[in-house]
Amino acid sequence: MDVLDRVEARLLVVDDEPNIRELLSASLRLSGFEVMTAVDGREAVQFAERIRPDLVVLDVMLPDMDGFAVAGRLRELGGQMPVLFLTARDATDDKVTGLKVADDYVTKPFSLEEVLARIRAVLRRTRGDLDLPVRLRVGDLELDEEAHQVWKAGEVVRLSPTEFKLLHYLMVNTGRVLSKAQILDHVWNYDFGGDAGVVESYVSYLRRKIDTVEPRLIHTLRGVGYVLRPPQGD
Amino acid sequence: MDVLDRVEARLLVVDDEPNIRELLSASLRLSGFEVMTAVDGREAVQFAERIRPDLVVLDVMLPDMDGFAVAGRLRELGGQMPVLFLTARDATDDKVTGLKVADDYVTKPFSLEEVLARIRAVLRRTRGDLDLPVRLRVGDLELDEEAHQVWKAGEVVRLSPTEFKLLHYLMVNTGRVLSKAQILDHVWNYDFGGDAGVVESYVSYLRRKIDTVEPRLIHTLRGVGYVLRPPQGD
DNA sequence: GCCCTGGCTGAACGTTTCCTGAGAAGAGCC
DNA sequence: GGCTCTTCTCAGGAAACGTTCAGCCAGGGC
Repeated sequence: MDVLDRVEARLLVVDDEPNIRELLSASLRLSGFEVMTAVDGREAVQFAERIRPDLVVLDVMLPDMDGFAVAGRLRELGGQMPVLFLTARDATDDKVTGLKVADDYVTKPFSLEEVLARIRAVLRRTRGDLDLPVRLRVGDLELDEEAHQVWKAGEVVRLSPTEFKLLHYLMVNTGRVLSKAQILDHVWNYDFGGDAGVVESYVSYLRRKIDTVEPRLIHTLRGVGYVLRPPQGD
Repeated sequence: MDVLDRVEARLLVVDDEPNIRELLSASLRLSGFEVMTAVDGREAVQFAERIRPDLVVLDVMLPDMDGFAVAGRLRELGGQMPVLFLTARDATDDKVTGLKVADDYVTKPFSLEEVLARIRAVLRRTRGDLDLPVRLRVGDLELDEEAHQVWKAGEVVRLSPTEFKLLHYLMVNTGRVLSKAQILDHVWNYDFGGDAGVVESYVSYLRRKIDTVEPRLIHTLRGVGYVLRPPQGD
């Protein structure tokens, strides 16, 4: 509910691949956004004109027109309508390089955590609450998104990228049980084929680094999943 | 956040190439500016009259009229409205002399760092806050933008142009992780086709020149990017 | 108490990522 | 035109990282 009432915003997701489109719209909806989808540039511009989304998630490679063109059209509609681009990781097209400079882009295959973080960042920026540093706190645990840094009881803790993403996901969902499948879906890239065993490994790594003393923050719910719980709430 | 709240200003970007227009407007917006765009001289003058931007970024080669004509018209509108010209690197001499009318100019292909630095400089000048020297400081590291000079522990350090731009970008974003892609996109020209390996090389050069002793300022976050962090923050 | 299932963790592996030195190509300067 | 400085590429080696797996442990049902 933390997330749910914080971000009420209308999004437009544009991608011609049905898988990605559904994956994104479903999980964005779950995160509390109002989501519409479009399959190509023409439709995107049409919908955008009608529904005036707060942000557009836009695949760079569309069947009818490229991301640049769509972004340009959207801009012509007036009203700030920021764009978050989706692009292939190894894109070398100069068209794409141009887009990438916009900074708000995510490369495929992405993890949902990445996309969500970006969307929130862009919305935060356009809404003007610029300066609040994005610092999550649970008990004596602190996480700074921009600095990509974590403190436990005031001490800096070094985390690998995956450890960091996992902890971030847990912290954003403090007090909510997350199944291993959910964690896998959010923290790992959507094309990850492996099994949920990795999650166990990474929870183990995390505990070793940030949860060695009482009161424990990361709790296992047998057969259900994991929760991060603030101290006294136990 | 440093940059973001320092420069709130309204810009008008005029270029007929959609790529450049989008590239510029997107990244200027990300840097905290309010941006409008125009595709030719006529539109530029129209918009400028209406919205009264604080600065106009103006391509010299426009389909309908040349940049200087546009600049003249803008001047006629009255009210100081400085112009930053964009011009091809191999512009002939008479054109370059023409640029003297301009408040400043940047040659294509540019890097975003260049454009941003110029815009800030021009705005600073026209606003009259001349005396604040633009000096960035992180630990015992100092960088003077105008003098284009760097000191480490009080000693002047000689940096190549690219090294300087890289360090500048890192310092402006102190405490924020920057991915290699981001660095590439900001410090290198937008048409640079090479890979992110250069960034590694230049970080290596920089470290050798300004970061050989503890406490280190430039940190590698494996799989994420680089950060410049002030000493005690570790 | 015993068994079964699910979870924990250490070890091992292959892979990725990064750092650095060396060198070729180019730009700018006398 | 030759010199230096700069930029970029490449490749080797080292370290960190992600993933899998197997053995062990703990909880819960019977």
